[in-house]
Amino acid sequence: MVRITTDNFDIRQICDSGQCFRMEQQNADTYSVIASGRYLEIEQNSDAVIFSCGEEEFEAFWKRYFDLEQDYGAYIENVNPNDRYLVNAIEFGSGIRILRQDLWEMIVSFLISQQNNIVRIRRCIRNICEQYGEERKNFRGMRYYTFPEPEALAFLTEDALKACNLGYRSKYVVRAARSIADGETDLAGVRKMKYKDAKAELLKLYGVGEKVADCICLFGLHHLEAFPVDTHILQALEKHYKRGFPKRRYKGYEGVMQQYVFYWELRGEMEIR
DNA sequence: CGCCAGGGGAGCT
DNA sequence: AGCTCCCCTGGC
Repeated sequence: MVRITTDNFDIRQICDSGQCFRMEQQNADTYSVIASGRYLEIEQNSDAVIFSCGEEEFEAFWKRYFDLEQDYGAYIENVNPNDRYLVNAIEFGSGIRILRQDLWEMIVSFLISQQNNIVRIRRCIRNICEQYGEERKNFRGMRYYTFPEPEALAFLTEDALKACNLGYRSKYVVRAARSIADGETDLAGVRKMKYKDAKAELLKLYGVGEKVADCICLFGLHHLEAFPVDTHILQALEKHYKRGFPKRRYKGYEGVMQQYVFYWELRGEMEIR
């Protein structure tokens, strides 16, 4: 187990911010997550966080996964104090982090996300993992499933994925898997690209549009300048930023600000009321 | 049963 | 850039 104390880290907020579909609440203060074949439990009491892994695995993987090397306080301090909306949004979601998730998993996750709600997205991903992922046992002896590689999905029919509740998005996922398995799309190459090039490459995938490409860039490539605009963000922009979001001020980490706004729009107003 | 929205996208003009 | 139509479930 690894114990740390940290600012600007709230596992509940991270879980609820809708960037990761394989994190779930176990108990009042405990969450679990599956990433890159690993299983982890996280327990948090205010600024004290306990990770179920050993020191070695924490340093080698989870520390980076949760972006703990980055000081989010620096992002927050630079917020325009006159921007009351953003100040409020950040106050509400100050423990959010942009996770460093797997590129392929993000491609599939956000292909599925279109015209879909978070509960169902989670179920779709779970179905895919249980059907086509690898079964493993966690430290409690309970089984969990890894996210299948592109090769594992490339041979599937659309109907096979429809059985996983993907609906019409099945063909997007199958085509993406084939494109990658065939070598038509080179993920290793995409990982080396700058934001704009990576986004352009992702847009070539059938079913990937502006919003989905930006989500993949933000969560799967950690391009913090990606600023995904979905219906919630669009509404917020129309309401609070009629002259456009001040991307200049937050240049290079617009995506972090986007997450604060998104989380506020998704969870904030409801919770306050 | 019908209706419609849920973190869009493709294919037009 | 803007418009229309499209895809599939789940909730009402």
